[in-house]
Amino acid sequence: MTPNRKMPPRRKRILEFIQTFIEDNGLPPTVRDIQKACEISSTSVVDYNLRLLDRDGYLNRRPDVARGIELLDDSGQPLNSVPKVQIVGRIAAGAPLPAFSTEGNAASQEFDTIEVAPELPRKFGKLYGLEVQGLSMIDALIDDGDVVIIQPAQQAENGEMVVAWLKEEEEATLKKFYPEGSQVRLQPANSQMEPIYCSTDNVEIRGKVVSVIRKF
Amino acid sequence: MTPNRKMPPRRKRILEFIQTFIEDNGLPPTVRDIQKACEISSTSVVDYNLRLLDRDGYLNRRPDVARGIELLDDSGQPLNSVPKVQIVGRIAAGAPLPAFSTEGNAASQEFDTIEVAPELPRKFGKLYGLEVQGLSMIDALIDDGDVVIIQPAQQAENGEMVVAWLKEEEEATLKKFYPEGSQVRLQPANSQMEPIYCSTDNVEIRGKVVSVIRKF
DNA sequence: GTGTCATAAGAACAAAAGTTTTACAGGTGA
DNA sequence: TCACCTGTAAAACTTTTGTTCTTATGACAC
Repeated sequence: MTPNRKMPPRRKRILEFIQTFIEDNGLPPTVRDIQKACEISSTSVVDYNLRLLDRDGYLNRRPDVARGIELLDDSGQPLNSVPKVQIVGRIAAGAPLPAFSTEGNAASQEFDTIEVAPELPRKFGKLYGLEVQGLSMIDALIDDGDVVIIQPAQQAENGEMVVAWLKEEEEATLKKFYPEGSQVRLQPANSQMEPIYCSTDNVEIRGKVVSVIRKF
Repeated sequence: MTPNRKMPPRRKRILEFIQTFIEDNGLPPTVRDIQKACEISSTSVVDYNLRLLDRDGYLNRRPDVARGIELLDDSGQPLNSVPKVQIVGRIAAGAPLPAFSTEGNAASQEFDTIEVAPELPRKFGKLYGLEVQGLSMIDALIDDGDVVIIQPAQQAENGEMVVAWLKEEEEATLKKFYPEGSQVRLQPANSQMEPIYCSTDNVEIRGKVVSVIRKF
């Protein structure tokens, strides 16, 4: 979705209009809606630009379907359908992390899903969810049953909340990540709790936490 | 959205199909899509039923617009646009609750908004958000900056998480609500913390918490 | 200059999709 | 029985909307 370097201004404007239109109206615009909004003299010009945006992977056009434009995210996934994130497993201190790779193929495996704000897949691309089991994450202010939304990652910036795997302890945990030389400080979200220090070698980042959702 | 008692089965089927179609395809169906899916012999019958559903407040039809069906929730609000919830203010222990009523009219007041899962407005209707300020809610496992999504309510069931206003203390708090005779027990979400007991007279329920969202 | 390519324009065409018109069957109450 | 209402039906009509055809312009290479 993020417009490439040097996308022609007209095409950029079209793309932005489509997104705004969908948000405002709950359905995609017609070619003529775009024509008027972007001050284009002919529908054929809109069609031409849409075809290029389609070719370059910014959107999908269903042929012969009125308002058949579908915006795609960075990884080519549809964007305007209801955003559901797969809950690929549970996380608990001491428990092994569920396999993120698709070892059993998706067809054979039934996943629970959770609906998230459309904003999240739009901003972060492909995501997955983990249900927190027990009170093992309570120092990160995360309760039993909360779902953490994770963006897969192998590295993290200073201060980001990450899914960290402690190799020696064989323990998964959610903490804020602070590299400090050859050591890593893992800081709970709860300021009343003490941080964990361990060697860089012993920590593996599995993903970044982009949101925590608690339902009642 | 919840179909009334005694909604004709055909109309119920149409309504359910529209919702499924939007979720699956990201845009509303045409009259003929509905016709085929619900095995109706004529488009005019679909049109007839859609007009009744419109009249009864289940949906909105934009005249002369292809796929111009818009589903409405229980309170008559649009449902298929990106669900944004207004953050009407901040909540902190000891601070007065923001005015929920529209005293200053909406036009004059700029609200922040937060995107939520489409599921929430669908299930709970009109919602608002409160941003938690400071660590006053930490015993409910809620951090500074978290947003709680609230369904307005004056009463609550046993065990529900509520926004409670303690009159004497002039204090707002998020707790689980347990009426116990003439007393009320307000239990933090964090099992390591102690509950608060106070008299029924001193507690005012302002709303129920339906979700907590934490972003990074 | 000449050819090519990306972009834009105007007009017309064809398919999709909303709307209307007329008709009919079953039930209800005067 | 008759008017009346709800629900269904078939076909035709009109508007909306996707698509195509032809032409034009400026940039660039040869």
